[in-house]
Amino acid sequence: MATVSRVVNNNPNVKPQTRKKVFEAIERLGYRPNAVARGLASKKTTTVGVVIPDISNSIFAEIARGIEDIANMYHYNIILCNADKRKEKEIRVINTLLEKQVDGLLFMGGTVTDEHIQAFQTSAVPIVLCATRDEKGTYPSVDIDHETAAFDAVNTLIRHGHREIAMISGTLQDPANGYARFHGYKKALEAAGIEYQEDLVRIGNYRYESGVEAMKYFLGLKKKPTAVFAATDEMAIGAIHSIQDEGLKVPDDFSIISVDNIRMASMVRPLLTTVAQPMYDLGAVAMRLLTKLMKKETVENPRVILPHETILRLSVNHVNK
Amino acid sequence: MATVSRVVNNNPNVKPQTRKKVFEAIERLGYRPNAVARGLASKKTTTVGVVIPDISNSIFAEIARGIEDIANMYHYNIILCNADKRKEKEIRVINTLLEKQVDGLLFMGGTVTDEHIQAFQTSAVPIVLCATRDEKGTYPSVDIDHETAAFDAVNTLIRHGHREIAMISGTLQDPANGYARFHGYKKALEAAGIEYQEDLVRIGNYRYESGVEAMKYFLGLKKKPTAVFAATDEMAIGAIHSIQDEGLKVPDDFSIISVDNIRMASMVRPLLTTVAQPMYDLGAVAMRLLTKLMKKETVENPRVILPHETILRLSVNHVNK
DNA sequence: ATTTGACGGTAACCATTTACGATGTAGCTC
DNA sequence: GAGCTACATCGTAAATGGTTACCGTCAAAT
Repeated sequence: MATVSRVVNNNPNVKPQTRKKVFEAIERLGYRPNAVARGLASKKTTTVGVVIPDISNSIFAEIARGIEDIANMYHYNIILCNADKRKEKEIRVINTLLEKQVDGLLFMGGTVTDEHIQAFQTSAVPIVLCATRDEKGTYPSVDIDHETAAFDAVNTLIRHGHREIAMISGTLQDPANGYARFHGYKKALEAAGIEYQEDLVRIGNYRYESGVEAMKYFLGLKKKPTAVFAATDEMAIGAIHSIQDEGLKVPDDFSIISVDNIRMASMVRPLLTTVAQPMYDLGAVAMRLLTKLMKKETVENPRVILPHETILRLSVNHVNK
Repeated sequence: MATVSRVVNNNPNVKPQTRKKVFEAIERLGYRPNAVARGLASKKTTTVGVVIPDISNSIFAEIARGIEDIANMYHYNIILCNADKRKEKEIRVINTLLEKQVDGLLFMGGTVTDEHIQAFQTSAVPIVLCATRDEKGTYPSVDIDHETAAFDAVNTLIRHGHREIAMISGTLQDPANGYARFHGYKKALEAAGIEYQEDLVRIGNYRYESGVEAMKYFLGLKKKPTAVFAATDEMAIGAIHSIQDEGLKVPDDFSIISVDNIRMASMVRPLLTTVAQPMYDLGAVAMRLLTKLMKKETVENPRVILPHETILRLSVNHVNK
């Protein structure tokens, strides 16, 4: 038994000849090692749990792909759980993942509340936050600087001469895509000495339709904006179509910019100018960080902020005088 | 020990009073059941393996969501493995999934070769094919009828008076999205007495860019088609933009139709007419089928074909005389 | 002859489930 | 009321399929 275990696990203390014999027996008997038994004995499962808001959302799907690729590279498997940003469901899946003795946990998406922290604290294995972070900064995380990303987006509008800049925001309860991006918008206005106007901000739900709706509202204003900043690409694309459906043009009549750079941003007309967040890398770096933690390697900086980059395409123009 | 096991597993043979005492002890000690040990003893892991071509592809992401929802409903977890339609990688992950003692296996995407069958045959647990099937029809599967879907698509073009119909196909090596859809195209032409012309067919790779390229080719033809059928929505959208970039219009100058109905199909201008495949349902039904198989319930029809539906939107028009 | 290191076997251990048996209690019969 | 049966409850121990610490054996080197 022990010898078989050794050859299966590539332990060097086996004579090549007996190793060969074992392999032959394995072949002959169709033996397949039982990873569950192995997990029980070795206290390692080579699987990590990932809780994701919604795999059918292309942003998270892209992040997940990054996670999976790196996990694969280090011979880990992934248990994937959708939690829809519902706190109670998130806590539940964290617990079942921990019951399953995952070697590590990747938590993506939603707000990290005290209840989350409590659940995390019961964990004997490392946890990293991906595309989110906890307020206190006690847990390792990989994210972008949403506020600065939004700031940069609005700022490129300003540099193109715009001063009447509307925003299609997410809900302000959401710390990352919502609050932080909205705050970046305000800061950019402030830095340029532009007064903040409440009726130039609409709250959407990140989806296309809400972008369409918000833009309709702006089009109905007496004092229309000349540019709009959307918190997500999807809402930006909705806004573009809203404008086009009225017979107006982007960027001639309105400039549009947003944050994300989903694949679709380069599959619309005009090509969408946007601040790219490195989605694949968010996942990949988070997973890489987790592998280090699982191997108990010391990591220099456990709270990484990945750089964003504004991609100038065709939906932003200099303002018409 | 046995009593604890009984209360944890909701076995009725425990006095309510001792049950309560056990719960108190669990609470006090912060006990968390170990699913790995449970899996070893019970020979059940309540997890199913799913091998997927690419989770960052929106079609598969949507299917995966259906799978996960139903799995969740039946208290299964999902181990997700990307395999990129690479045979060798698919075989590998099938084996590691089986080593992990999954209770069932969901195989999506790529072609099912003899080697796949061989790997499947070593499995002691049920396997269902999702969005693909094996030639011999020996394994349970859930899919749509790609050929008829394509036939219907081309036929609505024909019913709108088109007779010069081009196709942007996938590779003919791919049995479902490639060969079957191409064959549906040919059949529809044949049924309408339209001669098949080789230079009206281009092979793409399912992606946007290849749709753009293929359409450029058609636009360069002396005898241009009046309509084009794309094997996937993404290529269709590429074609639309290719047309619009030349200053021409859809559907005035060209009608466009395709198969899939991804979310993006209703996020372009003009709204894309397409034959919808029920992606979420493909996953959900496949997973439901798998749960039945895992519970050893008898299932009436283990090879299900889900209906498709052509969604008339704005990219198809009657041909200009 | 002794030491050393490579090799391989023994058995404890991992945290559960489950078959089986022990115990106790209630109800019934006589 | 004794004795018996039946059942509910709970504990014991085997089983699950590996890993690994530890020890013994053997051949080669000293």
